[in-house]
Amino acid sequence: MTDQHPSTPDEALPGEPSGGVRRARAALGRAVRSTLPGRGEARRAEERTLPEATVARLAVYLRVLSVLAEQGVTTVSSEELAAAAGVNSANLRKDLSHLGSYGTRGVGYEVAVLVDRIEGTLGLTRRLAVALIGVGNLGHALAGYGGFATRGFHIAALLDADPARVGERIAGLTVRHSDELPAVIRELDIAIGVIATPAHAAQDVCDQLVACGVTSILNFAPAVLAVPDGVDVRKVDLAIELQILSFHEQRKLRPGGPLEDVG
Amino acid sequence: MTDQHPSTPDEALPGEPSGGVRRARAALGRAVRSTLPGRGEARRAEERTLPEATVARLAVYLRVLSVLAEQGVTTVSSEELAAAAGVNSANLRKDLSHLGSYGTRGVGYEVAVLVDRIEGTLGLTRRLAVALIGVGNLGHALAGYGGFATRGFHIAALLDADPARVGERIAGLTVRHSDELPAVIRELDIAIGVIATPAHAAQDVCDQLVACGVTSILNFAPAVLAVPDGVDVRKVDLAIELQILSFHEQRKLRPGGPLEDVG
DNA sequence: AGTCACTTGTGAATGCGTTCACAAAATCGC
DNA sequence: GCGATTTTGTGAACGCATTCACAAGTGACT
Ligand SMILES: NC(=O)c1ccc[n+]([C@@H]2O[C@H](COP(=O)([O-])OP(=O)(O)OC[C@H]3O[C@@H](n4cnc5c(N)ncnc54)[C@H](O)[C@@H]3O)[C@@H](O)[C@H]2O)c1
Ligand SMILES: NC(=O)c1ccc[n+]([C@@H]2O[C@H](COP(=O)([O-])OP(=O)(O)OC[C@H]3O[C@@H](n4cnc5c(N)ncnc54)[C@H](O)[C@@H]3O)[C@@H](O)[C@H]2O)c1
Repeated sequence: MTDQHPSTPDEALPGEPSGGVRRARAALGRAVRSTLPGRGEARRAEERTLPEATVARLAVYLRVLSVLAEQGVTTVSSEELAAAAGVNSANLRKDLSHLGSYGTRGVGYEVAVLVDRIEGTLGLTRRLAVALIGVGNLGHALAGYGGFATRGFHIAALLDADPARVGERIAGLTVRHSDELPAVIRELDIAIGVIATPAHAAQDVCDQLVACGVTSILNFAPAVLAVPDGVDVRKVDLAIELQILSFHEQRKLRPGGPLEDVG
Repeated sequence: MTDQHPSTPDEALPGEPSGGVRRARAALGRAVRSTLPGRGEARRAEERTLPEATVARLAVYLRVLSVLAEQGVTTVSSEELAAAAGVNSANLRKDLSHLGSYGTRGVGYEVAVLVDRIEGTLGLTRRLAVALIGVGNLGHALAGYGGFATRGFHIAALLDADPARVGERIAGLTVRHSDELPAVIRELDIAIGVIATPAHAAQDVCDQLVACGVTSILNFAPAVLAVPDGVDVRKVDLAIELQILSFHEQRKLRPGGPLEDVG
C-alpha cells in the first residue's frame, strides 16, 4: 500500500536508482567489535557489513522517527513505523535487528533509542564537512538549502570556476575559485564533495576531489563518473528518474497492462 | 573499476533507492504484441515486464549512447558500452537482450538502432508533459533546467501556493496558483507531477495530483508519500544520499574495514 | 572454402534482499 | 501467579538480479 521505490540499481542507477554505493571488495572477515560502546547490557552488533539496502532505509526511518519525536511520540511498533516509512514491517524489523536488539517484545521500540542507534550507525554524530563545486542554478538552491545542517552535515565551502561567481556570498559563505580546491579540502577537512557543474566538467572535478583524498562524492551532473576502488559515488539524476516514470506510464496504457488486473 | 551505485530502496531509495517504482500487482499475463511494429524482420520482444533494475540502466545507456552518437561513433561493443556506463558487460547484454536481438555477433551494436530501441521502450517518443509544483529555491533551478527538453520531456506548467510567486515568468512560463492544479492538469494533459514544495505540503499536493488522475510523481520533498496502487512515486532525497555516504565514510575509518584488504 | 578472432545471447550458478511465519519475550488484567 | 495478548527477532522460503562461462554467429583474411 505504501511502498516507495527503492533507489534504482547503483545510482539509483548504475550505482542509482538511486541504489548501492560503489564499493570494492566486500570484506567478509570476522566481525570486529565496534568503537561506540553500547550503553547498558546491549552492546552486540554494529558489526561488519550492513546490507546496502538496509543503510538506505535506515536514513528513511530516521526521518520518520524525527517527525514522531517532534510529535512527542516515545514508543513505536514495527508495524507503525513500517507503515510510515512505506516498507514491509518484517523488512523493517530485520533492518533494525542488524543494529542489535533495541526493541521490547510486546511493546515496540523507543523512538529516542532508535534515533540514537541509527545516527550512530550512519556516522551522523560527526557532522561531516561538505564542499559544493559548481554554484550555478542548482548550486545556488543547494547552497541555500537548510536540509544539510538539520540532517547532520555542514556545508563548508562553495567553489566555482567562473571568476564572475567567485566572491559572491551565499548563505554566509563566500564562493571561492575552484583552483583553490586542494587548499579548501585540506583546510576545512572536507569529507564529501557535491558536484553541481555541467556534465562535461564533472569527471575533471571528480578527479581533483579524489586526488585530494575525498572518498565520498554526490554527483548531480548527468555523467557517469569513473573512480578508483575505495571511492563511493552516488548520483542524483533527474532525467533518469523521469525516464523510469515514463516507462511505467507507457506500460499503463498498454492493453493487458497491470491496470486491467486491478479492475 | 567503474561501478556506479544502484538506486536505493524505493526512494533508489530507497528507493533508490532510489530503486524501484511503487508498482502494484505484477501482472504476469501472457505476452502481448507491442504497438510499435519492429522494423524489418526483428520484431520480437518489447514484451511484458522488463526488470525494474534494467529500466533504470537503460536510461543510463541511453545517455552514454547519445554522447557516442554525437562523437560520430556508429558501432559499439557490449564491453565498451558497459565500461562507459559503469556496469558489467554481461549485465548490459542481458539488459539489451530483453529488448530483442539488435546486436551483431563479432561486431557489436549499432548506436542509432540502440538509441531508437531504448527510446521506444522507455516511451520517450511521446514527450510527456510535466507540471512542477513548488517554485521556490529548488523549483526555480528545476524550471530553468534545460535537461527536461533534451531528455524527452516538456515542462508545461509551474504552480505555487504563494500569491507573491504567482504571475512570475520563468523560462517562458508563467507561475500559476496551485488552486488551478486540476484545470492545468486537464488543459495541458499533464502526465508527470514534480513536487518541490516543503515537506509538510507534499502529501497534500500528491493527493491532489492523484485525484486529478496523475499516476507518475517525482518527489523532491523529504517526505514519504502514501499513494494508492497504480501510482508510481520516485523520490530524490539529498539527505538520504548524504547519509549513505556518511555511513561508508565511517566504515572506511574503522580498523579492519574494507580498505585494509585492498592494501 | 576454411580458419581465426571476436562478440553476442543466454543457460546455469550464485548472491542479495524481501517476505513469511512462528517461537520467544514482555506486558496487562485478573 | 497465570493466561491472554501483543510484538519482537529470526530461520527458512522465495524471488529478483548479477555474474559466469560458453555455444553459436559473424566478419576478415587468406
Ligand atoms: N538546474 C537543475 O535543476 C538541474 C537538475 C538536475 C541536474 N542538473 C545538473 O546539475 C548541473 C548544474 O546545473 P545548473 O543548472 O546549476 O548549471 P549552471 O550552468 O547554472 O551551473 C554550473 C556551474 O558550474 C560552474 N562550473 C563549470 N565548470 C566548472 C569547473 N570545472 N569547476 C567548478 N565549477 C565549474 C559554472 O561556472 C556554473 O556556475 C548540470 O550538470 C545539470 O545537468 C541541474
Ligand atoms: N533547495 C534545495 O537544494 C533542496 C534540495 C533537496 C531537497 N529540497 C526540498 O525541496 C523542497 C523545496 O525546497 P526549496 O528550497 O525550494 O524550498 P522553498 O521554501 O524555497 O520553496 C518551496 C515553495 O513551495 C511553495 N509551496 C508551499 N506550499 C505549497 C503548496 N501547498 N502548493 C504549492 N506550492 C507550495 C512555496 O510557496 C515555495 O515557493 C523542500 O521540501 C526541500 O526540503 C530542496
